Amino acid sequence: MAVKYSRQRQMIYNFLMTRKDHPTADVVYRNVREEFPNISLGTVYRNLTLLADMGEIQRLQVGDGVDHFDADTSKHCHFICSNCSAVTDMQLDCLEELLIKAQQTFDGRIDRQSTCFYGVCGSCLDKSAKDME
Amino acid sequence: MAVKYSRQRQMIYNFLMTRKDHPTADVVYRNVREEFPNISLGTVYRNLTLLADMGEIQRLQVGDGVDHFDADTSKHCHFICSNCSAVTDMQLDCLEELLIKAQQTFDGRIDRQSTCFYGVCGSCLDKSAKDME
DNA sequence: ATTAAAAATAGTAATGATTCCTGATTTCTA
DNA sequence: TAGAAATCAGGAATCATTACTATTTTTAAT
Repeated sequence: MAVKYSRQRQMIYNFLMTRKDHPTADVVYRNVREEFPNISLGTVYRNLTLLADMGEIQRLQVGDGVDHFDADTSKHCHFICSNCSAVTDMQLDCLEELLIKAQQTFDGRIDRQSTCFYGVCGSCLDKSAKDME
Repeated sequence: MAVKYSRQRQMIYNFLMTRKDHPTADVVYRNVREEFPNISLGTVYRNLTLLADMGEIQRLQVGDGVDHFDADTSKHCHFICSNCSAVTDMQLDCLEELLIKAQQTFDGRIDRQSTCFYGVCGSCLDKSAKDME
């Protein structure tokens, strides 16, 4: 089961590289379909899964019941706005430290870590402040 | 829409209190049904959601596509074994600190935080070591 | 205790994200 | 350039969860 090139996969990956908003499979599908009108949703799912397994992209499960995908594979965490549902990146320099601390008091092997923050994002706070006026 | 007592909800909550393994709705259903043979799965879901909304229990989304439920509502994080899928508690004293650090460089309001560690748990490591012999 | 409105239930249908299946097409090695 | 292997499109199937509805429970006021 060697991986062969496919135009569809290339397109999916290219699209994901242009986005910083962690789109879902369905969003990828709808966008890629504009240039590739008869790509199927199954193909999008299969390739996103394949790319994630190869470590080319990251699959995010932020707790909204839908998978999100991220071309940025570096270690970082995410913020999910309870109001607008946007998923944004958060850089925290102490993630590595957290992993080390966790490993110290745990007798299994820790491979990776995932942290999400939940709340209301800046722009939603601004909007609701404006509505108050 | 005042909340009224129900035997079913009481049972679901009681069951959840006896467990530390973060069962799914289906596991709750199968267990509660032993004493309450014709409770319906919908009732289990509705009450788990209600209890979570009231803050009596915690709903966990650890990234396996299924919701888990926890009667322990204190701030703690979780470890998910990639081998046996068990979800276990992890106590980390620096979670509060992490939240404060995150808030410092973020312009929205952070309400809560969720951290999961992934890897192979102690007992699965032991088992695979034994299989090697 | 009785009653009646409000809430909850059981059972089932519907939804929505994701995976699986199949025959046709594409990729790539020899 | 041929043929094996991988991938595809399209659609069906799956699985967790939610929605719907007629019936039963709860509870507060009589």
